[in-house]
This record gives sequence, C-alpha cells and structure tokens, in this order.
Amino acid sequence: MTTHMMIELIAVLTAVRGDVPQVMTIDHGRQLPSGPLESTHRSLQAGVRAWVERQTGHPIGHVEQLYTFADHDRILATTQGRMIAISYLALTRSHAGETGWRDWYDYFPWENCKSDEGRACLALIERLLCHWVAGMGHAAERVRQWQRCVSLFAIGDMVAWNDELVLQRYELLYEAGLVAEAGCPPDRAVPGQSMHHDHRRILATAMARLRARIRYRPVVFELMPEAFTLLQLQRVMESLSGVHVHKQNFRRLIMQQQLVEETGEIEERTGGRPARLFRFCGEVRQARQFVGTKIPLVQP
Amino acid sequence: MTTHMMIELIAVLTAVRGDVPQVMTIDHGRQLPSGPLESTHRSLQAGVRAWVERQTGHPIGHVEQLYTFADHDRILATTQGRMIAISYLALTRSHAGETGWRDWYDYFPWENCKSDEGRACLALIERLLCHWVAGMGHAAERVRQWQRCVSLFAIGDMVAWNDELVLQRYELLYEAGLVAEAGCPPDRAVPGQSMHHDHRRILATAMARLRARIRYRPVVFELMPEAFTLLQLQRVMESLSGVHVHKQNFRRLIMQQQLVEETGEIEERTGGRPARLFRFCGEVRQARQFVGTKIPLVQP
DNA sequence: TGACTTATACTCAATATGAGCATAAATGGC
DNA sequence: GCCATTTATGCTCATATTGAGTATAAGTCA
Repeated sequence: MTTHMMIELIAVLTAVRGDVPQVMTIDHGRQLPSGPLESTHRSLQAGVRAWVERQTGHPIGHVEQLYTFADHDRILATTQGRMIAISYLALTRSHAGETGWRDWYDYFPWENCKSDEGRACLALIERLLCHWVAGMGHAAERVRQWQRCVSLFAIGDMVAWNDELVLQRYELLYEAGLVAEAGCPPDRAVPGQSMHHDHRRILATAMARLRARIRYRPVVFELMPEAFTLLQLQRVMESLSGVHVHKQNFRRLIMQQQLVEETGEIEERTGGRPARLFRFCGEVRQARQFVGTKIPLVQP
Repeated sequence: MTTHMMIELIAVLTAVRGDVPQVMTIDHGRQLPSGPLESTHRSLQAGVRAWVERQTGHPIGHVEQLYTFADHDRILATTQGRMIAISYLALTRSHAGETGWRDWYDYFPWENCKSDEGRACLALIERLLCHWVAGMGHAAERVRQWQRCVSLFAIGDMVAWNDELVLQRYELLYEAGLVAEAGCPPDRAVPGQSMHHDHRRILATAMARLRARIRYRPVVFELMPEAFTLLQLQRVMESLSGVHVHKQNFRRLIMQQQLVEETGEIEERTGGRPARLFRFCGEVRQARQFVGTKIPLVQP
C-alpha cells in the first residue's frame, strides 16, 4: 500500500503589472515554480503559502487549489514510484521588476482577443483547425469535431466567445497536434511559447479558474494597488479576461454593488480629466464575502 | 524527498432515488467509500472510475475532482509517512435498492430548506449560533461572527439563502462546536448524522460543487432516467439544491434552451393530467457542451 | 485656442426574471 | 354524471437587469 511517492506542489503565482497579467516562472519561462511537500507544513495550503512567500518575499493574497495530477507522464524514471502534482493558484499584489515574471499571453496569445495579435492568432487557428478537421476519416467525426472547434473558438459568430474555456481550447489544440507539447514541430505550431512537462496546461487551468473567479468573487482586488481609479480596475479586469468591457456599465455595476469606497484622493495623471481614487471595502465585506461580484464582460 | 506516502482516493458517489439525492457510504453510513491509488491506473480519474464501477456495478456518468487534503489529521500513525486524500464527485443514474445508500439530508438536514424538518433545524441553528456569538469576549469579534452567521444562514431576511455555501455553513458549525466531529456531545449537537474523519466535510464539498454545477452545466441529466417529465426534472433540481422553483418559469427556461426534446411518449400516471415525456438531447449538445444551463432557483 | 483624452452622469430600448392567471386533462368520491 | 383535486401547459404583466448610446465636465498637449 505504502509506496515510494513524490508529492510536488506547483504554484501558478499571478500578478498584474500595469495592465498585463503575469505569471512567475523559472528556467527562462519554461517551467512553473514547484517544490516538494515538506513534513513541517501544517497543510497543503500552508505549505504553498509559506514556500511561495519565502521564494518571492511577497505576501500572498488569495491561494486556491487547482488540480491534482498523477498521470503516467508523471511516473518517475529514477524510482519505481509515482509522481503526484498538486497545483495551486496564488495571487500577489505587485512586484518591482524581479526576474521570472512572464506575460500570460506569451503562452496563450489567442486568449487575448482584445489585441490585434490575439485576433490574428485566432484567425490562424481557425484555418489550422479547419485543415485538421478536413483530414478526418469519418464524416460524423468531422462534424462532431468541427462543432467543437466552432463552439470553443467562437468561429463564425454562431456562439459567443467564452473566456473561461482556456483549458478546453488548449486541449483541443493539443489533440489537433498544433502545440509543441504534442510533438508538433515549431514551424507548424500555433504561436505561443511552450513549457516543459504539462506546465502550460496547468497555467491554462489557472487562467480559466481566475477568469471564472473574478466574475463572482471580489478577488481582483488582491491584484490591485491600495488605491485605484475605476478605469484602472476595468483595465485589469479586461486584461485578465481578455475581452472588452463597456465602460459606463462597468462603473454602474461596481458602484451599485458598493464593492469600493472613495479614498477622497484624486488621481491627476490620467491623461484626461482627473479621476477619483477608490479602495476596496474589504473590512465591511469580509464577513459577508459570499455575495459575489458581477462584472459585465462583452465582446469587442 | 521520496518518502513513505499513501494516496487515498475518496469518492462521493451520488444518485437520486425518487426525488431524494443519495450518497454511497460504507460502515453503516459513517464513511465514504475509499481506496488506495493503484499503479495500474492510467490516471487518477481513470482510477476512480474503474474502482467505483467495479464496486457498484453501475456505469458512472460525470466524474469530477473535488479537493486534495493532506492535513495533520491525516498523518499515518503506523508509519512516519503522510496521508494524502484526493476526493472525487461521481454521478450515477439509479440503483435498485443496494445497501449503503443514504440520503444527503440525513447528514445535512439544515440544507433542505424545502422540508419542514429543514426549516425547524435552521431555527434551532439560529438559536445555537446566537448563543455561541453571545459568549465571545470582544465586541468586535461578536459583530464579525454574527455577520458571518447572518449571511451564511440567511438569518433575518437581510440576505438571501445561498444554496451553494454548504461547506462554509458546515465549517461555521464546526468552529462553533455544534457538530460531533468538533468534539461536541451528541445531545448538544445540531441534528444530522456525523461521519468518521473529515468525511462529512468532503460530502459538504461535493454537495456544494454539484449545486453549483447543475446551475450552469447540464449535469442533472446524468442523474435522470432516459425519459422523464418536466416535473420530475424540476423535483430533482429542487431536491439537489434544497430550494423551491417556480414551475412555469422552470418550464419556460428549460424549453427555450432546447436542452430536452420530446420522446413522443406520454406519462399517464402523473396523478393529474398526463405529461409529455422528454429526453436530454445530449448528442446534439455533446460537441457544444459549454453553453451552460440556467435554472431559476427561488425562495419558498 | 482647439483637438484630444479621460471622467462621470444620464437615458433608452431590449431582454430576462419573478409571479400570477387561465385553461386543459386526468383522477377519485359521491 | 358531477365536482373537488391534481397535474400539465399556455399566456400575461410588472419589474429588474443588461447592452449600448448620448451628453457634459475637466483635464492635457500642440
């Protein structure tokens, strides 16, 4: 029953610099930081928290378990034991130019529908998937997989783009052999940097989870500075979700939910009319942290 | 690095009998079924699936990872190694009177707000929590914890009942020392059967996850028979979520989403006017399984 | 000064939602 | 057969939410 096992903790540590969501990496952006579970850790959560805070020197806000993997890829070559990886999403406030931070969308350019680069990448993916489906033997399978492509990548305006399907889209590209991790030669692969092992997959899981969370829970504020303007908040939401937001409606929803309160200060350097600064009213809402945020995310 | 470890898989296997959600247990309802991870399993998910199907003889529909625990409670006494438990939610269609099945609400009577028993239990909990809070030293702490009680148990109509907060409510009762698992003597505990280890906590996690899932994904149908009337579907949704639904609005939403199609058959034995039978159109929707269901859940 | 930027307030139509009314079609009791 | 009761099903209506636009304020920069 008791066999040789290694438990590995993998952290997707995320922060936002300017408006750009970033992830902490090691090995020149090829891997996520990871470490073994130590017996001194009171719990898994405590283990991740302590270890990440020691590594980066930053206090961590939100920490959340993502997924536990134990696939055959993860069988250790050296011992006859198995490798179990428990992945976590951790949010931290800011960082002053330390190394290791990479942009989310270096790995998933197609997830950034806001940018021209993202849209170009999506157009390319559409062509490649079309080609992939066309090469299938059975007609029924062709139809089924094309349906899947259409709904995941919102091809042809039949369905709306769903920003939370990051993992499903990556898995489709993997199945279609369009990413380097699936053994695809770099010149045929879709744009986007690959990672070692299944780390890009784990990053996709984290992105999907965070995109889902910011919709219903006030976790964005873990990534914001103490005081911020409503446009700054909107820009962070947009860059995390990868889609545009209607500015006036965004303000309306934030205000009417009383998630934030005015600091009384004014931000002068907006490039236009000065803006009021806000802070998250976490104290009031800490006890009733279950009410949920609603953010209007729309198409470009 | 490589230490003695035991990986345990714990399954919350759920089915619905009549209108009643049930969970598979062992040890006279005191434990959830669990087994060690075997090296023959290709992946964790495959391991759970194979093992549960072998144990029950039923095919499993939806399988979903819940959470991985490694707290100090779980350190093995016999060896110096650590115990890791990976919990799963699994859904199966029906069962013909096998042993081991228990009602959800035997463990969590307060989660069933539909029933008189549930409402009575909630009234009792309100009194007990009030007493717990009153005994606190600091006034600030009293206010904070009472806020928490109010929002979790929807005390005094200030906030609406949120059916997805099963885990948070259980944790509050645990902290308040009102459940047997927290060392509370049975005569002082809140109604509801306790379980060994942290198994009731894991069940709470599963219930919360399933309540959240049925709102946005068409997983209810994994629990339904092949053909069903709309009222049967509604009753299952209500019993899973524990709250009432407006019948006409429920039908409207189900129909307009085209989740189901008529079988052409008629169910005569409704106790009133015969009802049309429906089936889930899974074939059509399998490819675009990401659209999401919307179910109107309201208060009694 | 005028073009441009951002901030902020307000309006309006389309849609979604919650709640109810009305009618249809079966049952069982008398 | 008649009537109370049960469930099924179709339809209406007020209200809330949402998407999208207009209008105005108050800065910057050339």
